Amino acid sequence: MTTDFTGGGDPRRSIELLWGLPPGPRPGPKPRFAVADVAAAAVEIADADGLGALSMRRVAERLGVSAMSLYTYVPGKAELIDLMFDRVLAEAPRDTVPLDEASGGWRDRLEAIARQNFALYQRHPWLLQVATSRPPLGPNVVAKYDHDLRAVDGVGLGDVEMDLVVQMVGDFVHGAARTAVAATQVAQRTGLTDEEWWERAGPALAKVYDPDATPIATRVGAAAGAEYNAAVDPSRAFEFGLARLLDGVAALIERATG
Amino acid sequence: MTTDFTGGGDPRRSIELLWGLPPGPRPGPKPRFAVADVAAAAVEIADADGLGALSMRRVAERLGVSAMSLYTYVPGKAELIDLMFDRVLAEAPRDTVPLDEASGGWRDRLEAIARQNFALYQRHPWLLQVATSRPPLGPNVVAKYDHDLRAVDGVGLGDVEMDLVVQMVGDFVHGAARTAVAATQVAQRTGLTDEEWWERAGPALAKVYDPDATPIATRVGAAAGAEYNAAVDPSRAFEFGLARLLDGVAALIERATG
DNA sequence: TCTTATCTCCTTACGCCGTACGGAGTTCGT
DNA sequence: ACGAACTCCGTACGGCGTAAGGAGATAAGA
Repeated sequence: MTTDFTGGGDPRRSIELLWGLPPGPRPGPKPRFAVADVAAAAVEIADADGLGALSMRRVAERLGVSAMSLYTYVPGKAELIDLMFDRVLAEAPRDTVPLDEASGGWRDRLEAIARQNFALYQRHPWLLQVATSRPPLGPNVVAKYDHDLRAVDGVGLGDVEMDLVVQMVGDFVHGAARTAVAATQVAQRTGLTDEEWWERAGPALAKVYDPDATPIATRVGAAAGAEYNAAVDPSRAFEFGLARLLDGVAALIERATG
Repeated sequence: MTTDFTGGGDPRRSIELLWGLPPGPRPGPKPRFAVADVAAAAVEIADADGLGALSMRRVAERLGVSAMSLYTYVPGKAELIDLMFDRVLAEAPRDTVPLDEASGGWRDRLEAIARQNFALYQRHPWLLQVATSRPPLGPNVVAKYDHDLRAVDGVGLGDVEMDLVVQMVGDFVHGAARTAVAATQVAQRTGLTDEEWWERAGPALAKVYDPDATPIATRVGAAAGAEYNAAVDPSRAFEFGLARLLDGVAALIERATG
């Protein structure tokens, strides 16, 4: 699968679209929709059938217009994906709550952030496939960055360290969500359950696989498979990784606050 | 960008392809290439121009055959990507070295693993776009799993914990590499340097962005931007995250070995 | 040696995709 | 009343993965 990219065109136009200035009175017929309606339709399609099923023609069909009409709302598909991206980020809980800690300590807050993001990826798996070089600087992207940073504000970290911690959590969550979503979707995408897959692949693999060539993989793979009742247990992997990660941050904060 | 998916077809056939049984004498003309040649050509294209530029027609052209001829080597594009995936994993250093630690402690070893993987993603950025639900169980995928596990073997962790640690490192590295690769490619992909981009987007953003609405993002973003001389510093983010992560693992091992 | 099954490789074609181009009809400022 | 600016659409181009089927080569079995 090739990933879809964001933001190819004119940056100024992209920013204006993202922040959605209300259209002044202009010549020509009134537009049938708002730009947000187009983004909403696109999100629905991507949620339901994946980014691979998202096409301009399909979005247009859902809105009841022709494909080319979309180009009066959006310069192209890349910008549409920018809008989708910013749009779904609006779903995140957005406590503008006190700067000094609201509930529990930083650890609870950072953990909550990680869980929110993990859940977001599960609601919109296509987010994982969007390559956000130069993430679309829409209102919700900024708001979410602010929201995430709040978790580690005022706990003794410098501004740059705060940014790095949030990035680290984001990177890990992205990776863990990727595994989790893959595990969820694999059966429906391939039309084969894990069991059916092994039924077919197993005998062939038995012929070529030498357990003694990679003894540790053999041992650990077997132990993990038995424990998970599957090749992976994504939610356990997420919980485990998150706990380690927070321990690492704790060590940093202890060192910083002396 | 839509991601390309691996492994849609018959599992048995996939396994056989991956492990490459030598072809016995059969009726019909001798094949012009080996399956590995096809995979090699595909990897070259993806390395050079990205996964988006990888098409069956293009691979065929590079090999000097027609597009449809490829289908005598490979059932489809998904399986070809499986082969590419397994192929590039062969590049990883593969010390079958002693099970008891070779160089330094587990921390040095695990750090080395992370760096190797980070570098691998940089050599083959398209790996980041391959959605590996049910990773292709080729010889090199297995060997790499074994290799990674060696870093944390015999340090007091249980088998399942070893698997989880390796998964966690993999998830984080994937995420960090994604950011790093995006930052590297963004200029050439969009045709705009960061500076040019800000020149165009900046004025528009200034009109809509309210610094006081998201004060922490404003403050931290400014501090980070000044420190990095850019929006992100991917290699610093990698180093920082990795250090925290290893601290977290250290805490786990201390607890385990009491 | 001849037949036949099976292989490689090819041409053609189908239904998708993003979107360039240009035309028709509508609505505003003047 | 005019003309500019707009929305919407039909058509078309060059790409994609790959289904279908044909031509020629090569092996095993008779």
